[in-house]
Formats: sequence, C-alpha cells, structure tokens
Amino acid sequence: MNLPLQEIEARFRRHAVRLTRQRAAIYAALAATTSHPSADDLYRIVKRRQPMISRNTVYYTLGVLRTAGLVREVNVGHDMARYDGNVSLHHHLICLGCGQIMDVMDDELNRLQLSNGQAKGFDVLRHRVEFYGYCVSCQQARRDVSPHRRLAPSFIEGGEHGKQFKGHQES
Amino acid sequence: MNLPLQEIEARFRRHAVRLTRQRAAIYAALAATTSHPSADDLYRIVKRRQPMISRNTVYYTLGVLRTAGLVREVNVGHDMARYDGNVSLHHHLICLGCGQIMDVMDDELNRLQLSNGQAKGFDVLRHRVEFYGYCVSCQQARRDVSPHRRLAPSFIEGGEHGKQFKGHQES
DNA sequence: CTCCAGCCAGGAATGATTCCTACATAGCAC
DNA sequence: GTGCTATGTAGGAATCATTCCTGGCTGGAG
Repeated sequence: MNLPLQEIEARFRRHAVRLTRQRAAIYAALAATTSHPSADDLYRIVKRRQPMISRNTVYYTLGVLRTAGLVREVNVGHDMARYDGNVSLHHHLICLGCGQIMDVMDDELNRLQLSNGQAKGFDVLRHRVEFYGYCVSCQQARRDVSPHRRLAPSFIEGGEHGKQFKGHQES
Repeated sequence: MNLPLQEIEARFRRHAVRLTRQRAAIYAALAATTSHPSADDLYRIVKRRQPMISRNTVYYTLGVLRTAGLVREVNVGHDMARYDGNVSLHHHLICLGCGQIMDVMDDELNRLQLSNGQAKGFDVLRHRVEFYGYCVSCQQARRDVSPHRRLAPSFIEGGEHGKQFKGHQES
C-alpha cells in the first residue's frame, strides 16, 4: 500500500511542511510499513533510491515530521528511537526477543486516566501503555535453547541484563 | 529514611549479591530517594563519600542489582536511563518540563491485559503505563513565559522537537 | 589464613544522535 | 519562466551515555 506522491504532497501542505525529494521518500518509507523502523533503517531504505542522502537529513526530517505531527517517535528501553507513521491514538506490544513492535488499538486503553488523588496536581496530557513479551517465533526459539527451563520474570522492567535485540530486522 | 547497613546486607544475601562498600553505597543512595536518579546522579552522590569510585562501577553495579531484582530501570524517551529502588509493581507519572518521575500505585493499572485477539500469540509477561504532563511548578513556569497561549498537544509522543529536560535535579 | 572468582578503577571504544557549515533548492514574487 | 531568499541538504566533526577491556584488588567460602 504505497502512498501516492499526491497524497504525501497534500499532507505536507496541510501540515506546512516543505516538500523535498528526500522528505517524500522518508515519509513514504515510513508510511509503507508497520514495522516501526529506526532512523537508521529509514536511512538504509531511502539510500537504495537516493544514494546521496545523508543520515543527518533523515534525523532532521524525522524531527520536522514529528514536530508537524505527521510522525510519532516510539521509545523502547534505551535502544535507538523508532518511528511510527501511524499517528492515531494507539499503544504497543513489544517482543523482548527480537524487538518487533506491534500496534495495539484499544479504546479502553486510550481512555485510561489517573484519579485526581493520583495525579498530584499534574496537568496530564497523554499516556502510553506498552506490553512486553515474546512473539510466537521467539517463544519457539527460546524453547529450542532451554527446553524445560522457564526464566521467571523476577523484575518488572529491563530484561535479563545482557540486553536483547540490539538491532532488528526490516521486513 | 536511610536503610540500615544490616538491612542492605540481608537483601543482598537474599538475592545472592556480593556485598561491597561501593554496592552498599549505590543501593543505599537509590533506596533513600524517590526521585529516580540516573546512573550519573548516583555516581555523583556516592562520589561524595567515596571519591575513588568509578562511573564504570556504578553502571556495572546497577546492572547486577537489576539482574538480581533489587533495582528497576526506568526509561523515559531516549534520555538517559533512570533507576528506581522501588521494585514493587507500579507505574509512572512524568513531567514533560523538568523530567521528574512520580510513582503511581494503582491496582487497576497493574491488572491491565490484552485480549487474546490483541495479543497476536505473544506470551505477554509485563506491561507499563506512563502518564505525561506538567507538574505544578512547570505549569506555573509555562504560564509565566506564554501567558495566554496553550500549546495544543498535537501528537502523542515525543514533545516539541526542541527536547525538554536533558538533565534533572536531585532533591 | 588462603585463595580465587568476581569486583573495581581507569581509560579507550562504541554508537546513536546532534552540531556546524558551505552549498543547493523549494516555492513565492514578479 | 527568472530571480531571490529562507530553508533544506551533505558530510564531517563533536557529544555523551553506555559498554568494553585490562590489570590489580578483595569478599567470603573453606
């Protein structure tokens, strides 16, 4: 489902973002996938068609698109930032094995809010919910490695010290 | 509410963590605050009493404590990692202005789960919920700067490009 | 008391991201 | 279409949290 240039042009205009060849390619690449690529993934994808593009342009453009509200940044752990072309309100499901990120659309999650007592006077603008676990193929891979041992998730956040998924695969 | 050395010793033994002067100091510093300090904050705090300690030891120790389940890592955006001595199940409320992180204890949030349809075959182990907004004093500061303008939160995640809170204050 | 696996300090390396700067170009006015 | 100028781009250097490496030190089991 490739976005026609015409539609990209319209969205850019609507959000007052100047149209350039590089920006269109970056935005199109992001809009064409649900895999939440990193800046460097996008750099590599766009580089195939525009070999002169610089990594810097990708970072700069993602900043512009994000500020304009055309793109959303997703942070998982303290790994590199990942980007999401889906700017509708939603949450994420993340694989602790391979790092893949799936979208979760759920109105109930969207409506979560803190009681006044919990909010401590904060003006709460938004929230995010992330679910962590192992995807089907990572479950399989783990069974193959350690057949009858199940690591108890003894702590909430951070994983097993020797971090997982330093990188991830583009589809 | 400083943790007596004796209690630290007991916890370390319970979690099979070798006791050293450096580790005790790092853990004590973390247990003594609710401010979710960064590794570097802890380094500076401990350095006051142990000037020879290295930043490396702080990182290494935090890794050990985290793996042991005595400490939890909290990641906000792609800023530096922050640490939490409170390992009970809870969530967070984060100020977009100053970066302070407050604990949110709420059983309803703890019980959130995905329906089978949403879980896509994932083996979901845990989740986290984060609320973002402005604390009381940052609300005030923003009013002072831009009296009658309210920035519309036009997108979900990432803030206003020129990022906020690169650092934060220790109480 | 001895011993050694595991810890510590310090310095170097890494890697995502940002900064700097000179050149190129989008898109408005004419 | 042409010219102009604010803005974008490329590329190289800088930043900075974090990790890696190495050689000496030490907690705590026996």
